[in-house]
Amino acid sequence: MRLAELSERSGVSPATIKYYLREQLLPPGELVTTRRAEYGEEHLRRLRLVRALIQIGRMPVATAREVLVALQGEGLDQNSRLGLAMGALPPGAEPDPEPDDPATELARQQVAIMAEELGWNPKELPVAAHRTLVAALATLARLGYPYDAAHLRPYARAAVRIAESDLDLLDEYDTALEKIETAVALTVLYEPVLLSLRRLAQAQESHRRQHGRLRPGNSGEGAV
Amino acid sequence: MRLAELSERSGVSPATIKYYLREQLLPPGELVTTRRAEYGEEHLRRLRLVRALIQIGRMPVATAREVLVALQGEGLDQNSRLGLAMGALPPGAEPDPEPDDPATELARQQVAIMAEELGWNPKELPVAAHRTLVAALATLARLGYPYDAAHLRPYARAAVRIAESDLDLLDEYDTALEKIETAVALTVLYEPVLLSLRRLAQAQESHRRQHGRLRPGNSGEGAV
DNA sequence: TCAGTAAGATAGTGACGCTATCCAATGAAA
DNA sequence: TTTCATTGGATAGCGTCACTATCTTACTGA
Repeated sequence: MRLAELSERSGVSPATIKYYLREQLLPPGELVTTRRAEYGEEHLRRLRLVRALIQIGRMPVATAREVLVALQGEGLDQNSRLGLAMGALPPGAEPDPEPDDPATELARQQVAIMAEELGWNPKELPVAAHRTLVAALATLARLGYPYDAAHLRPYARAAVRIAESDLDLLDEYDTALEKIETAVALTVLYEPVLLSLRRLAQAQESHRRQHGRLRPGNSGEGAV
Repeated sequence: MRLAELSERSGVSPATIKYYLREQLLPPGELVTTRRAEYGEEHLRRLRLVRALIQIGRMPVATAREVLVALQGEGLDQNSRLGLAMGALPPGAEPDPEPDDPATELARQQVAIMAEELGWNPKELPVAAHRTLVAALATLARLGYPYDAAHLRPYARAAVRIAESDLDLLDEYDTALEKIETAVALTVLYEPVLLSLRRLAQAQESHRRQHGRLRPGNSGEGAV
């Protein structure tokens, strides 16, 4: 496959593909001659992943490169590479990292309490996500929205459900080599899905509460 | 309060505050003389909201302005304004709107099926979130990750739980006038919290499945 | 009175994702 | 064999956007 065909099949302009090649988001095509390169299906797959990371995941190009490097994983086993790649994914927006203030310290404590309650092993928690969570909670507190571990609990429970679905979903794609790419892609691609669903559900719930309607097809309040 | 004090108390640089005033993200201070303006607590609150929208929510300035305008709500009742403001919030990243292709049509159908299952009233669904959801699912399909309403179900259920928590949380802040601002702020500020929690839960669940460990305090597999 | 400071206007900066242009090598058609 | 559009690759430029630096003018307070 030539660059032009890669462009057509992916819907990405040739100029942009060249840019990605330059930025090493795509491995170079196999050079047939000095001025002719051949691209394969794996380039197409990779290109789609790159677009997902950048367009859907709003990830800076440099970060996307880190994720992709982790994906290659230089002589690591599959699980390590998966962990590495997932760890490189930036979870949501991070405000400029504040120095350790009281708000941050409090956030760390509440997260620890929550993790304890859920039986989460602190050693198995990805540091990037943990850091983001603490930062987000600290921001919350600084803006005057107090919270504690109890507030977090329902969200954490929902997150557990979601993670179970994520891994169930992943089990459907067990082509080994592609599995890690798929994990990364699905994690990123389902984010807007999740957030949209939350908005829709908020609207429904808001209507429901205003009009005192019973929730249909649901077997009770917080029987988590 | 002078601009300088507003800057100190918010941690936002005077230049940036001036920029926000120019962009009408902040209402102008009360002009004491031609060259002296006075700012109040509501400016501080508003400024913090703006920072949350822009920094945490990664919202473009223009979009933030729309949200804020909806917030003011020109002679509408509280619920209408809340709906308007929430509707103006962009839920996640939207890829450039594709023309109606098969993928989009399929997505619309599956969302309709899901909404039906959940007993959601289509008329009460915010259009922006719905559009984003459909677009995200269409992208998913285009990238080669098939899905159907059944795949969506657990995510939608989780979203319902989350929305319930959101509204419970909101009930704690019933200062009427501030309520809408709070709703907007919490919706945006909890997004990184949610996404981080998902990552943490994914890591835990992944470990759990690899090591055949039992999930603590949970009553079974995918009893969806 | 007069230095210092404040508000407002305007132009500039830096980062970033992408694009337009140029060049030399290539390879299919004539 | 000759021709010429096409390709890959290098370089420089563009457009957007959030923010910032500077300048002007008016006011304050010692």
